[in-house]
Amino acid sequence: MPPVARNSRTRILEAAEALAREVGPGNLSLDAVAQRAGLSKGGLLYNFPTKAKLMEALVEHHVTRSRKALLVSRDAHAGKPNALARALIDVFKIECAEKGPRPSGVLAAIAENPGFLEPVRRHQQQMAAELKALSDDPDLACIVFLAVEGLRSQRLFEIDLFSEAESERLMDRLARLVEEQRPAGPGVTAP
Amino acid sequence: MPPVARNSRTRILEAAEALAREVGPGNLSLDAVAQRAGLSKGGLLYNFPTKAKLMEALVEHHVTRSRKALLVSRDAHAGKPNALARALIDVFKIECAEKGPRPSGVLAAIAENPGFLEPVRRHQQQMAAELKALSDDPDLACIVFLAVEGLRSQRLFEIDLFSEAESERLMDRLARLVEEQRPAGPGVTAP
DNA sequence: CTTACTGTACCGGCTGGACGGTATTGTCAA
DNA sequence: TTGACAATACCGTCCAGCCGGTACAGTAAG
Repeated sequence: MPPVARNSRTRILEAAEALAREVGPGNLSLDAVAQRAGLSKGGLLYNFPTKAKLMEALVEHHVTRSRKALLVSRDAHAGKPNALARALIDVFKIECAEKGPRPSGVLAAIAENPGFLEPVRRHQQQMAAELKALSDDPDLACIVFLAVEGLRSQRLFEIDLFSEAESERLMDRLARLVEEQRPAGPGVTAP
Repeated sequence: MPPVARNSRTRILEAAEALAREVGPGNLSLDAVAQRAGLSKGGLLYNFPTKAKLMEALVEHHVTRSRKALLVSRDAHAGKPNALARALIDVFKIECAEKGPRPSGVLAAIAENPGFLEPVRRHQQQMAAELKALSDDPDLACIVFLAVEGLRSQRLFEIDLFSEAESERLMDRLARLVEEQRPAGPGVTAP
């Protein structure tokens, strides 16, 4: 059997991800990726004809992954108000619990050229639009989004400001904010 | 007069910052920085004996800058509850309005080695500690912090999800959340 | 002369990527 | 069934160019 372990592309993507973490996002070299993925540089360049394409794929991979998880979770909350905001919270909780490696592949892409963030931009734009459209209190929903994004960036940069327990507590608090859903009336405090 | 425009270090830092934005955070080369800063490579390496030192300085520069602004703003809010959280909001508003360039120097440092984020880590840890200590509702304060950090990361990655007006509105909403400051009474939680 | 700094020249090493080759699998007419 | 041809997936080598860093010579001020 030739050393084809069921999908070179995936193996390459994973190797790149792991390597970016090890050598630093800006020091990712094709040689190293090829070696790590268990194929030759020629083989790598067959799958991704240029480094830019690899980076692109790295970002796209990450976006589709997290988007899929998000949509599943949203559907689980279907019917409730602010389903998407709740899903945002849930998915982050799950990601945290998984202790899955931080997506430093994305950092590698940014290092090469911040323009590679375009898919992320699009995805977030879409989410923000839905968030605003389907919420009784769009601003609050956005704040939830931003807070989750804040925690996410902490994770991305490996700044562990909050313990896992704390993060979870904060997420719960966010969830409570969303559920209470006071219709943005100023001044009135106690329900 | 030799082309010493009053402080080579600063000129170098600014040149590096600007270049990182232009060529991508991971493609910052010493030659280019030197040229841009208007001196020779030898001169550059006299001021920063190694690229790592330059990156370090880039991060430190950024941290001290934003920290200074933050402390000033906090003192302006002195006395009020949650002074720091309010300061966080204000400073971000100001940064936004300034339209100052995004700190891609920091991205360059990360590209080289995420470990360079240590000063950022320390700074944020300190802020989080104060935030928790001096607030009647620490969790809410942390959420404010995270939301601001979320917007900040949007800016860092040049993902302009929210217009300036929207950002400001969201910040105001955050400020209102802080002011209302319901003392986190868990009494009414209805599970 | 010393201090503080700038400028030039250069080197070894690594990098992206082009290229030609090869083994395996697929397709299809005879 | 077979033989001809082509597509797929991959390998190994080579190279021009760039990068960080060193070495060293210069210069202006005190």
